Amino acid sequence: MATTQPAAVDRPPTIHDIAALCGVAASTVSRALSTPDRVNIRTRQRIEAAAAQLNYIPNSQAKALSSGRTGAVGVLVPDITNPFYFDLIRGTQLQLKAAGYTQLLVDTEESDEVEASTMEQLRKSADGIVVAASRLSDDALLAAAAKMPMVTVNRDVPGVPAVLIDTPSATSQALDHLVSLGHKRIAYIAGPATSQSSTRRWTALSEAAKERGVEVRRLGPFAPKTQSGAAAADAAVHSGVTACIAFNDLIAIGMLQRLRERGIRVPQDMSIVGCDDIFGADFCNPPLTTMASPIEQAGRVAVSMLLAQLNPLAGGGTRSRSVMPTHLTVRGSTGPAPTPAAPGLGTQ
Amino acid sequence: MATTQPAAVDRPPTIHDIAALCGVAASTVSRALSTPDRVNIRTRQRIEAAAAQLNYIPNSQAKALSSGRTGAVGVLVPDITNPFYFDLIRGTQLQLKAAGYTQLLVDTEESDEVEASTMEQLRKSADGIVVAASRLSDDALLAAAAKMPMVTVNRDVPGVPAVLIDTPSATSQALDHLVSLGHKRIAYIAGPATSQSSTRRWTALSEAAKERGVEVRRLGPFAPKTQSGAAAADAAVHSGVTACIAFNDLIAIGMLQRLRERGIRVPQDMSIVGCDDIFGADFCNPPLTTMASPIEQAGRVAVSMLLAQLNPLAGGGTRSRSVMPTHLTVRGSTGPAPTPAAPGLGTQ
DNA sequence: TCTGGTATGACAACCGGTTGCCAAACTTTG
DNA sequence: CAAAGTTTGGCAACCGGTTGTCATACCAGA
Repeated sequence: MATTQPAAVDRPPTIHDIAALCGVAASTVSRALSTPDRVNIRTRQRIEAAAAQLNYIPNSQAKALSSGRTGAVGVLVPDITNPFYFDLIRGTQLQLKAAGYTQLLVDTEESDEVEASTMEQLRKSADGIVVAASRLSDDALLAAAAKMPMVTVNRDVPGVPAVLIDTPSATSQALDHLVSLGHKRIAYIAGPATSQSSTRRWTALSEAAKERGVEVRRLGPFAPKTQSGAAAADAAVHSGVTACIAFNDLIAIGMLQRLRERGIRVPQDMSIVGCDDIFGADFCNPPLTTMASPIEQAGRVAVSMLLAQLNPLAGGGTRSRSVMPTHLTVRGSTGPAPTPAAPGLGTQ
Repeated sequence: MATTQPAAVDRPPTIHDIAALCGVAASTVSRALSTPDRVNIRTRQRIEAAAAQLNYIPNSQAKALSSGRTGAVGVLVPDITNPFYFDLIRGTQLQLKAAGYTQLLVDTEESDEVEASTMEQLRKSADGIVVAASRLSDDALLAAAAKMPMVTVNRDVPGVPAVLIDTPSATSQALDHLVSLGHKRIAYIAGPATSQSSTRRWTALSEAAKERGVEVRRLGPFAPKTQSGAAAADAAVHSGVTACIAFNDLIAIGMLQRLRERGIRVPQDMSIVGCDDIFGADFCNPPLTTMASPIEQAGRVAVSMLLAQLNPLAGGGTRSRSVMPTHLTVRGSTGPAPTPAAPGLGTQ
């Protein structure tokens, strides 16, 4: 009769069961488990043994309620089915799990309203949030960040910690690549009007174009989906450019499909550059030249920054801004500019 | 001085704030909000007005603690980055949100241990779980289902409610398609050994093959990733078959890439059929013939079944099994069998 | 041996709701 | 008009932990 087996009731064990088993107070059990130094090592070991024996699992709800911390982090993405976010999500998930946090993933459906209401909701049930490609205004985002710890991804608002993917500089690399292939008339296929990264990229691109003395025009905006690629392709053909830099790979892949349908050869008649190097960019037809960056790592960094904000323990200042490098991955969708006499472009 | 503004403290409002504002007890507020019939309509309206004025949001942690229900549902997938799950996740997310539930998405990393520990963890923080393509044994799954409401996807265990995707019948359609194209020697590229759907599909396929008098051999197992496609392609070529039915599109796409590298033409030298019709299947090179099914709908159905289980209110018996239809989508990766004299296959 | 300091563990309040029970108030009925 | 029934709302316990406060016990130093 060494152990006073509490009849193994169906209900999962609580600290009170452990306390009863060890003959100590529940608070002592709580301390033994969360503030080990605060308790005699022998008592602690007894408690730990009892906890193991009962297969004790702390109730996160109760812990959250009393301590104020939920152990959960919200991750908001505009569209779960966009492959770009897969790697990001995987990165956040890995890093969160490693730190013992739970990930609350929400698809905000590209809607600022859903995004705002989700944040309000999460304010109680999460310790912080990672917001990818927010559709909110700067002010709204700043206000939300004041209410709960937040890290944005691909959204630069002063005062809000952010992980930025350096697509503007990659865009310049893409331009150089196209220029070196002889392209003179180039289009930027813009993303959603509310996308800040599209705007930033266009700014960088038009400046770089000016320096290099080539003409870059902006087409769009287009929704970041493959379906939008058809309209983008038609617009590009109509505008008489010989190369396009697309907002993202989804649009670029959609363009490839449309151009193929129309009998316009890529890259002979038209070169296409995508962005993000998503799943599929390497096996579409032709394989897509695109701007790649370590997205999974971006997710991990975002979480690290958030957790540093949540647990401002030792260590120096919290980074409030992190820029992920980007590079151009050249594949089959870009090639030499067609010679002026070349047939095929529907322009006059 | 109509309202006694409680100085708008920083802390978010609780039912006690509302109670004070209305001059009633906290319990009355609780009832007014959750059991409206239990409270006088005038009182209720006053409370509702006060709640709106204070912008009250109930604390889900506290609610969960006292009521025992968390309002959250766990969704377990083996690999978030597998595009197959995107649509599933989106389906569950939509249906859950519509019902006012929160989705807890977890990537179990194709590991039965992670899966089991996640379930244990979720037992406290979720009301139920949806488990896609479980890697657990039947017994373990059954035991877990006894402890918390569960619906599986693509996993058939007696006693556990499930949404099944009818790939076995689609596999027969695929076989018919290949047979009608003249293929006689066909390979099934198997998925992970622990995948029940791979096993079920193989069973259906070998039976159908017997009926039709064609030879189908099994190759594998292979991990469900594009990288595995190379080995699968090599094995298929070596085995001398003229057509392959792959466990899923990831493997199939990987095979397409490898065959291209090796100069083996698809579909002239080898036909390939995938499964799932994932993102990318339509734009790979050549576009993939594949078995398609309404995955998003599968996610919705799974959630509906789970919620019916959680709230066994009115309405007839809870469905415990739902089969999603599947059909073959023919694209460019399948074609007539090569004539016996045709060159190209590295077999003797 | 007495005093001050530290280690240890118990008590109880608290987090923000839910819910069983009961009493007051109101309504209906004989 | 009184008795019985029905609303309505308050009290308090409870969910499962956390944490501030305090008493006891143990230790070393004087």
